[in-house]
Amino acid sequence: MTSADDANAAAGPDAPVRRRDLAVARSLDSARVRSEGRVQRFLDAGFELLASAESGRDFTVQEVVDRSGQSLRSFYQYFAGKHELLLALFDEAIRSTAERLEDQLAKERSPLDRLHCFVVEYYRMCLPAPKGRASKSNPTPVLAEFCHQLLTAHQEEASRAFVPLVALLEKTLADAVEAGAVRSSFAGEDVAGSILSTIMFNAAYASTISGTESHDNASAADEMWEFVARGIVTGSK
Amino acid sequence: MTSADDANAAAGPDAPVRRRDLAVARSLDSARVRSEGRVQRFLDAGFELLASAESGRDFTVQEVVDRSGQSLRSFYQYFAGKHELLLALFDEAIRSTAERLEDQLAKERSPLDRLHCFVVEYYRMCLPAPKGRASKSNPTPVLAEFCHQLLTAHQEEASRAFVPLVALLEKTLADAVEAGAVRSSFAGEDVAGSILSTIMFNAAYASTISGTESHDNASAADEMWEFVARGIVTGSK
DNA sequence: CCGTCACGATAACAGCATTCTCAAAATCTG
DNA sequence: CAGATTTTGAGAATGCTGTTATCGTGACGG
Repeated sequence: MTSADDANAAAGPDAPVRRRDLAVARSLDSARVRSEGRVQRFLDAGFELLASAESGRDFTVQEVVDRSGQSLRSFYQYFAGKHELLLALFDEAIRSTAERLEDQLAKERSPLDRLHCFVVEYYRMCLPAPKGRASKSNPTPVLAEFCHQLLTAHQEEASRAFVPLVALLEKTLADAVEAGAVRSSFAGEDVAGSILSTIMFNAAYASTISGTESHDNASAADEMWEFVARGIVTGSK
Repeated sequence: MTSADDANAAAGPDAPVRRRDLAVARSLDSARVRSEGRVQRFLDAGFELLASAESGRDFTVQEVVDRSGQSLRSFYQYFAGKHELLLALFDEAIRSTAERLEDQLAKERSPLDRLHCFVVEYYRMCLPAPKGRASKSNPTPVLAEFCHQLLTAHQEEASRAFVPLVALLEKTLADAVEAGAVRSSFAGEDVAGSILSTIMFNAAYASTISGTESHDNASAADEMWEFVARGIVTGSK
C-alpha cells in the first residue's frame, strides 16, 4: 500500500495513479457513504416523525430508532444525543428554507421585489401546516420549540444554524438599500435578525396571541409585508 | 351543624347570628388564606428558582417543593401538575407586565406617545436580564420556552394568558388610530398579536439570530420603535 | 376524648434519554 | 479465503423526573 503510493505520487501521469486514487477514494467513500446512509436514515426518520406527529408532540429517540430500522446502539454512535439529532434536523430545515427562498428570489427583478418576495414567501413557509405535511423547509412546532431552546440555551449553535437564512436576507437587504428602496438607518445593525424573527414568530403565533384564530391566510402574507415594510404609523405616502 | 344553620338563617338579627357567621367566615377565610398561602409559597418558590437558575435551566417539581418548605403531597393537592404551576407563573408574569406597562402609559399624554411608550417599555421588559434577577414581569428564558409550549400545544390557555397584555395594547392602538396617528388598515386584524410577538421575540432573539451579540441596548429600544412604527422601506417623510 | 382532615415523609411507578454488555455480522487485512 | 478488527443489533441497566399511592401524625371542631 504505502510503497505503491509513493511510487505513483511522484510521476504517474496516467491511469494507475488515477485508479489508485479512485480506489482509495472509493473505499473511503464506501465507508463514509455507509455512515452517511445511516445518518441520513436517522434524519429521514426524524423528519417523518416531525411531519406526522400532532402539534407539539415531540418524538422519542426510540421512535426514531424504530422508524429508521436501526438500533439505539447505532444512534448513539452517530449522534452525541437527541440534541444533536434535533440540531441536524433544524440545520437542514433552515438550509432547505434558504435554498427554496433563493429560488423564489431569482424570479424577481428589482431589489425591492426580491425583498417583498422574501418576506411573503418566508412567511408562508413559517405558517403552521394545516394538513399538508411539513416539508423539510417547514419548521414543525417541535422544531420551533427546539429553535427556542437553541436560541436561549445554545446561542452559538443557534447563530450558526441561522447563517444561511441570515446571509440570504442580508444580501437581499443590502441590494435594496443600495437601490434606495430601503432606508439605511439600520445598516450595521441586526435588521436581518429582526425581520426574520418578526416574520417567523408572527406566522406562528400572532393569531394565537390575539385570540383571533383561523384568520384568512391569503391576505395574511400581504399584511405581513405591509407591516414589515411600512410599519403601523400613518405614513405620508 | 345543619339544624343550627337553618334556624339562624331565618330570623336571627343579633349577636349570635353574626358571631356564628363571623366565626364561619373567619374559619372559611382562615382555611382559604391557609390554602392561598400555600399556593403562594409554591408560586414564590417557582419565581425564585426561575430567577436564580442559569439561562435555560428548568426547575424540577422537587426543587419547588423543597424551596417552598412543603411536600410533594401538597403540591399535587394544589396543582394538577407542573404544567399548571408554570401556567400560573406565566399568567402572573403577563398580568404583572401589563400592570407595569399601564402605569408607564399613564405618564404619557398623546395616544401616539402612549403607543411609543408601550413599545419601548415592553421591549425593555422582554430583554434578557443580564444580572439583575428577573422580576415577576421579566419573562425568564424558562418562561419564554414555556410560552412556546403554550402557544403551540395549548393555544386556548395561551390566548387566555395573553389577554391582559393584548387588551392593553388594543386599547392603546385604538386610541392612536382614532387620533389618526396609526393607519387603520389593520383595524380588524390581529395587529396586537403581531406587535407583541414582534417586540417580544425581537428582544429575546434578534441579536442571536444575526449573530451580532451584545449590541448596545440603549439605542435598541428606539430602533425597535422605528421598526414597528415606520418599517424598513424608505418613507417619504 | 374522638373522628376527620390536611399534611409531611417517603416509597412506588412510569416515561425517557443515555450507557453498558455481549454476541453476531460485516468489513478489512494479509 | 481465514483471521483480526470494527460495526451493529438486541436488550438490559441506570439515572432523572413527573406523578401517584401509602402510612402515620398532628391539628381542630364537636
